[in-house]
Amino acid sequence: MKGRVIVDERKLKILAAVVDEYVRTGEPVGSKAISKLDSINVSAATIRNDMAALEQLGYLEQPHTSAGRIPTFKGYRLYIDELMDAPVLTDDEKLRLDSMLGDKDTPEELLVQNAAAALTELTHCAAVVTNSVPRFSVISKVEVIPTGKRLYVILLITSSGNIKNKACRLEFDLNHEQLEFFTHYIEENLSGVSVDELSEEMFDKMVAAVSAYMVSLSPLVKGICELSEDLRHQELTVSGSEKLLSCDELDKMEVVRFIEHKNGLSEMLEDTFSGLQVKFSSENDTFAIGNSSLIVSKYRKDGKEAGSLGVIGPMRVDYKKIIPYVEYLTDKISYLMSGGEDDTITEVPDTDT
Amino acid sequence: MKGRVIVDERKLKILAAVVDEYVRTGEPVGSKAISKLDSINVSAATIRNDMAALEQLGYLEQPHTSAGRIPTFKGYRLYIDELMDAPVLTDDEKLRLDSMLGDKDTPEELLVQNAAAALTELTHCAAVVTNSVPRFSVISKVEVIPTGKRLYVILLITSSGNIKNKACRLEFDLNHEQLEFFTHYIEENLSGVSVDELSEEMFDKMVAAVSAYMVSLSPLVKGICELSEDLRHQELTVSGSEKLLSCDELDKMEVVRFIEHKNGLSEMLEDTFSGLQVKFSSENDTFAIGNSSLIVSKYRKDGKEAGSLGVIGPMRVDYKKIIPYVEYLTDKISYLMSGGEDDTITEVPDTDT
DNA sequence: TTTAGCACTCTCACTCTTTGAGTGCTAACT
DNA sequence: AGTTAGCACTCAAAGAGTGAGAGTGCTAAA
Repeated sequence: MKGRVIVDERKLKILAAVVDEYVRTGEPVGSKAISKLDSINVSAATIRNDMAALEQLGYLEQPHTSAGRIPTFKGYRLYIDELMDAPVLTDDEKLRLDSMLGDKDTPEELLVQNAAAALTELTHCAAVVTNSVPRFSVISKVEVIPTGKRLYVILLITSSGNIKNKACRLEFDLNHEQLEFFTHYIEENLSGVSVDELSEEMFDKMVAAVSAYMVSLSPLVKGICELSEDLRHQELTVSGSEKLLSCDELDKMEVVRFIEHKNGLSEMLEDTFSGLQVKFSSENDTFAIGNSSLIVSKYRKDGKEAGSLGVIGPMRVDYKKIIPYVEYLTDKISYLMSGGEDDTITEVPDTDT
Repeated sequence: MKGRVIVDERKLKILAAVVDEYVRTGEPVGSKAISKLDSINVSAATIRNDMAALEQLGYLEQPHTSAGRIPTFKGYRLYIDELMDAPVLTDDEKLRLDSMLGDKDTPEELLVQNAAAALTELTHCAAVVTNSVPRFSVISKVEVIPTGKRLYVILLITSSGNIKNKACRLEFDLNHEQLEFFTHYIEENLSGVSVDELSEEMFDKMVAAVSAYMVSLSPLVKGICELSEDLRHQELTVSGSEKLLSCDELDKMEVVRFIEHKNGLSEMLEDTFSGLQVKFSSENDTFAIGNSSLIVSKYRKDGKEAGSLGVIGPMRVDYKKIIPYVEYLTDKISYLMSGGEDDTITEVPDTDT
């Protein structure tokens, strides 16, 4: 306790240097290595003192006494939020990403798939994509189509273009009038309702109302209810998860469990606000893989959130490289999905120079 | 080269014993272990000689000189095809499987799901199920539903209950008459056509015919074409694939890649004839996981092939146990799906004693 | 043809040692 | 005060040596 530990300018510089070095080499970094860097010109001994202070503050840790230091998640957090110099993609890189992504004519689904593939290739990490049904999309059409004796297909379509179907068997056949009544009733009650508003209780009420007219209609309502649940459930795809197995800083068993169940991922993605975010498993105990980080951003369609795109990797990952990638890709996807009119980025399309 | 190597009765017995022991213990098995078995009563030295011969013939191999022998895939092949004594399920086992499977009232889809779940649980391997669209199923309905300006949803339904949909954007809106014409034309040309008969050329012709009436209809035909391709593509579900990750004889990377892409599986399943089959990845280089084996059989509905059910595991797997399971389950599924009238098994349903 | 015996091989687990990187502390220096 | 050089210390990783154990191939006898 000799003198309070202060995070002066130099200590921060050293922290940043440690993170950079550790990310680069993967080895714990010692005072000597730091002292050799151009950006720092104090002796190793001084750095040792500062590093000890940074360790006491919880930004660094030692795997064992005679090893160098590695950043803690707290250290990474500070680095990412404050210390890291904002990097800019070169035009070459942008062109490369553009070519991997596709253009205006690429179907939206393929667009995000391509983005995920690009990310796994460029970062050697797993990519995660959610194709979330926008909260604001509404039911635009419900159809019930007879397809056989007592067999019906329910079709549910949203304003954002999602289509779900489901076969449904009834106890009796419906005559034209009954079918008419039902579809009319459903259209009246559901069309224009936002996906977010759909709830169990709502369907319970509808079952009651419909049953009053004809009991055997209730399976249809239940079918629609199930479809709407499907709809609310955001689709989540992880690609390139095999990359995680070759990261030795991740626990293989945990990775395996994650690949199986995607534990905690959707939770982690859910409470994401619109900008780019970096989250560490250590800060969020629902996520299954220890020592991992998630770099994620949302893409928009016509200005509204339409899904997320991100990278899952070990905490030791090249943030300087990955963050611009994710940012650029989500911006570009937003741009392409909106037919080239996303307000947040106006300068992206021109890749002259 | 002193004397030709002959596969006499005893050598086969020894091979079988080696396989059994290896499957049981997972360790390379030596001459001494074999000589101790009741079924074999010659000395270890004799067994050593025979094992050397079996190795020369390619049925066994040594991980290293001072270790015991393990079967090669050729050894397993011989074992499974010729040596293994046909085991019979006990009534207890049958009852257990029956209870896991379901009964006549269980929906078909659930039936195969249950079977897969039962297999993963009992064998600790992954289970694979194909819910193949039966070759003989026919298009029962095609609908085109307008859902927005220039936006249509195509719905394709088969006699076996498969439903596919797809959104389709046209250059112009269709009026009632045009839509009528189109659906009528399609229904006329497709309904009743078996899934197997659908072909590119057929759709090419239809595009031509439809275009003569109205050029901008062709995207719809193309959409239907794509849907029908989807349809022909058998649905393939692998469940319990996480089990494969805990098999240390399998390469984790290969397993993960397989889980993501199911490489080579459908090819491997496709050239399957009706009885139970065991295939090794070593005999089929399209399949992604080395040292694995696939034990698969087809189930039938009303006497016609309706899908496959099987187990994917390491080559070292308890064939004596798994084969009867798969056989019993496929037979039982066939029986249940056919309403208790599949000719190939008449005695299954009675589980008295 | 089978068996017993024996020398040989090779892996695995264990221990001991060395090496080298990196530290913390102290004392001198600015 | 803060910074630096020097030094003793710690610890993991890598290598070398050892002994046990399992299993083999070969030879010679039954």
